Amino acid sequence: MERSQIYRVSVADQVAGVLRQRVLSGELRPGTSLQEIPLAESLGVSRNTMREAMRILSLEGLLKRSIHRGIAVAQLSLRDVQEIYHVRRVLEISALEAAKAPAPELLRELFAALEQYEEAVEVRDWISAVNHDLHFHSLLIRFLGNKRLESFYQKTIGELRVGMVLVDQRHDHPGILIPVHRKLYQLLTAGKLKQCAKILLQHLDDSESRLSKVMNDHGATRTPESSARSKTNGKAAARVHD
Amino acid sequence: MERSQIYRVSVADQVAGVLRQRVLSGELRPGTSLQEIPLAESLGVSRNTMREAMRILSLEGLLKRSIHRGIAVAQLSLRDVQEIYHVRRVLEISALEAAKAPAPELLRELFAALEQYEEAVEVRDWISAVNHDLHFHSLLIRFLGNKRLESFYQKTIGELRVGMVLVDQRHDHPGILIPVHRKLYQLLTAGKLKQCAKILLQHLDDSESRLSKVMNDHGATRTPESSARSKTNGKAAARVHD
DNA sequence: ATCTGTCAAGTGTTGAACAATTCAACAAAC
DNA sequence: GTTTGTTGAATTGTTCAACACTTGACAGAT
Repeated sequence: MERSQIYRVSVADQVAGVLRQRVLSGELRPGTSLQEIPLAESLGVSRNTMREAMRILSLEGLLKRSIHRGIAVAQLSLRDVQEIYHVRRVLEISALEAAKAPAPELLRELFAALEQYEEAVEVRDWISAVNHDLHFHSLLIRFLGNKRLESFYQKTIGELRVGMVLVDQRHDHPGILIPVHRKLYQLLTAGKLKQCAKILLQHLDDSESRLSKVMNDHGATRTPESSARSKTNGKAAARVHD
Repeated sequence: MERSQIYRVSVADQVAGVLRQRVLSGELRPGTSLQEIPLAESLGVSRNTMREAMRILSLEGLLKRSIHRGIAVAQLSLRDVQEIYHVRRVLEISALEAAKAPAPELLRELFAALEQYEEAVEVRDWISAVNHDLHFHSLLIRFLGNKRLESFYQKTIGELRVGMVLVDQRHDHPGILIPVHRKLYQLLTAGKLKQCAKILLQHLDDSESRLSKVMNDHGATRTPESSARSKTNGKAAARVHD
């Protein structure tokens, strides 16, 4: 019998999925505060279910909850960006080291991602371009063959994506990153892992400083804490759990 | 000015903390199924709050939820152990590479952990010994100075600890690992990172194969999936309950 | 024995309530 | 005018009770 693909997901999980998509797509921008009752009603679920969904996303790092003050879409600080790129360096380089005997299937997927990336840039669909860019890197991680590392990487990339919706088309030009990825793919298939790692590190450093720069220009006046204001000191107000 | 941090944690978080402790301490053994209503009543909270707590722990990987079938304490498969030690290798080695200029404060803590480890072994308090052992390794991770990597490491170690409650005092002898850790500390303070990394890798491989061996002897046939399957396995699951 | 329908138990979800906390606006005091 | 209570609406945290839906086990029929 075909018992393969019967997915029974709870409503809470589905709601979490919807919200996750909205956050990652930029429909819900960082700092946006989400109220339980209106959101629950708009999706036709009960408040408890919505709370479960929000709990999921806050544990994923996409939402930040501060007690009795509400839930908001996470905002990245420069320190967060540093950390996330640190994570990327550690994991992606480790992945390259595990790619001595790359699975041909994975290489094909990498190539496909590369092509879709280029196509998206050509059509100037930059949201899609960024997606395929990140997908390319996610595929690298698969060389590790480790579910835990993969899902941690995905979660981290998710946080990064939230921050990147601020960058969007006006400030950045994803097209210029095409040659780098092509080179990475080429070196990878040629087995020149050492050199590949070098290029990859450069690429990551480049991306990080680019994003940091944009964030500095863009959000100069608004600190991550600004949404929850307290008259005496805005800093201590950042008491956050989850 | 110096106010001690005011901790405002939700009840759900506290309940999650209690359950986490029970799981990590081995009071709740892997495979034990947890029922919402009795547990909620025993802790004096509502069912919804208990569900939130369980959601937290299942996202942490300590509990495993299968829809409409209940929640049980996670069980590690051999594959899980492989993955977890893979994670440890990647992170701990990366941490060592970041320890070129080790913070003296961290070195002191490492030394303290080492001492407490030895004391615990001397008193034959092996649960405490394992804790200090793992704490020693957690301190290594702090060299990375990366909150995300640290919490991911902690989460992973947590899963491992759940599996280790099966090993416990009868099958293993933590004492013999003291010299390795002392050597690690010594090489680290001497700045011989290359050699330190080598020893660390050996140590991790050793621990992994030791745990795998014990799991093979101990739990022979059980895979994590099997508990939710058919009648025959249902018996095996029941055996774990007592 | 195998199969099938029934049934109790447990989880998933809902809706409504109440308690606790925050925040802003306003009043009172210096 | 600034600071310091005080009030009150709004929102979140938590509880409670109900119902729908699955599941696993059991009893009776084949």
